[in-house]
Amino acid sequence: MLDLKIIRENPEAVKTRLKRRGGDFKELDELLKPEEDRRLGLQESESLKNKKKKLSAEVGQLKQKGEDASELMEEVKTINISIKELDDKIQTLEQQVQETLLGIPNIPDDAIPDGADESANKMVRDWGTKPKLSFKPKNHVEIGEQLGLIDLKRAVKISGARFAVYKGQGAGLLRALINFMIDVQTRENGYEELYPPFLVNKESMQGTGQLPKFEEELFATRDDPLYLIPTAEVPVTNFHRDEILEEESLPICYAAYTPCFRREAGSYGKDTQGLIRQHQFDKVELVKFSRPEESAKELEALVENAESILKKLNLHYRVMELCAGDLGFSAAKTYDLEVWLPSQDTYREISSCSNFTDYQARRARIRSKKRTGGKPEFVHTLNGSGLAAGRLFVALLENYQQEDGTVVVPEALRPYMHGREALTL
RNA sequence: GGAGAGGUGGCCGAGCGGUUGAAGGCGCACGCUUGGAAAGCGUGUGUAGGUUUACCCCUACCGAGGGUUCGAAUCCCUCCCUCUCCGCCA
Repeated sequence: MLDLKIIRENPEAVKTRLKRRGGDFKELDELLKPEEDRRLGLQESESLKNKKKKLSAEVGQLKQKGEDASELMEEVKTINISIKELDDKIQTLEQQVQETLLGIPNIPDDAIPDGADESANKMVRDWGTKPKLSFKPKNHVEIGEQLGLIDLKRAVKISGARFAVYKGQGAGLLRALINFMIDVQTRENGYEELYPPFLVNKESMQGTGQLPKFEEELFATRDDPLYLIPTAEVPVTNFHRDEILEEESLPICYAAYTPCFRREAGSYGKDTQGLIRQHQFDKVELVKFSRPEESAKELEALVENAESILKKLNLHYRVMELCAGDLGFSAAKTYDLEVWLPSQDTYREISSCSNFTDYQARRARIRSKKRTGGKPEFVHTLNGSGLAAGRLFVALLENYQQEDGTVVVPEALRPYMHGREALTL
């Protein structure tokens, strides 16, 4: 959520910066009039309440003295009618303003590239080299099914399209990846592990920006007001919702493994084969709460923490800085990590690391108080995948496949697989 | 799910329907005191909104939302949460 005061003071400047995302953002103009009316009404209502308070106190005094106060009581009754009317009006206006405000995305960082879509994203760096395969690479579905690591047909039977069953060594590999990632992030990169609920309430979804605008992306439960999380970002960021944090405790860094549930509405026909785009996938998420002045630096560190997994597994990847038009709703700046997939002869997103500045913090009311005093200020929130386990599984199968159909297990992972060196029949 | 108890400021804990944003204590901050520290003494210490150059001032908030009343932390209703006991269950 953007700061209403800033919009009020300079709507055109805000609009200009938002327009880099694409779109006209004329809802900013629609905001101004009701907000103005709301404030005028509020002033009137407050002065009436002040009068009412004083009169009521007088009534009390008169009654104590045993005098007649009926005239004053009548007056207050009349005032109450006006107050009620005004407050009803104010409430309607406020709802209108809030609703509009919740539908406006974050302002892109001024320094990120212009552009309408991913074609304008900028490569920041790359790491490693493409594996030299002396044979035609198979894709992860072929490899996985031949080795009996995954069963997609039976997943369709028990759940439907975009679901997978991992089995045998495949299931073991997936679990190994999750444990490996959590260990690296908690032991080497300074994150504290959190294991949160996978079902959350509406307030949490609103806090991180999934609601109200993206309800169709979420799985909801039928009999309870709960949603399945699309990412651990939701429960972990909301961990500190409605809190005032100690400034010295910042940055707070959490790593959390959770499955993620996404309806993928509107992505029909996209990545329909294999494990790339699933309704359910596993991910280790990194979340940070930072001082505003340090969030830019923290984002760089977060990206490096995510990269460290790929480096340890010796997987070739590149780091992309997203352009304004490709940015997610709540983000001000985002780096994507894209891993090399031999079968597709291309790079695929395996992590997305963003600085949300104060946008989520304002929605979720996460503040920090300076030791030196003064008003609490909104912290900056950041998060990134560290990494998506399903896509990492894909990358491993494809990059480590051998001509004989087996898959070599990278050394860093072997301790997590009882020393196994290869996935075989 | 059933029965009972309870939800007040960073924490503990008072609070006959009338000046209580809320006693008291702890904690914290600053000052005095001290060779230094502790103790002691003094002062201060919630959040949001409005207004303002600023100080001030005003409004709201005692789990949430409604209601009664001239006036509600205090009374009534609904919901949420916590605790205890019973039931059920991994």
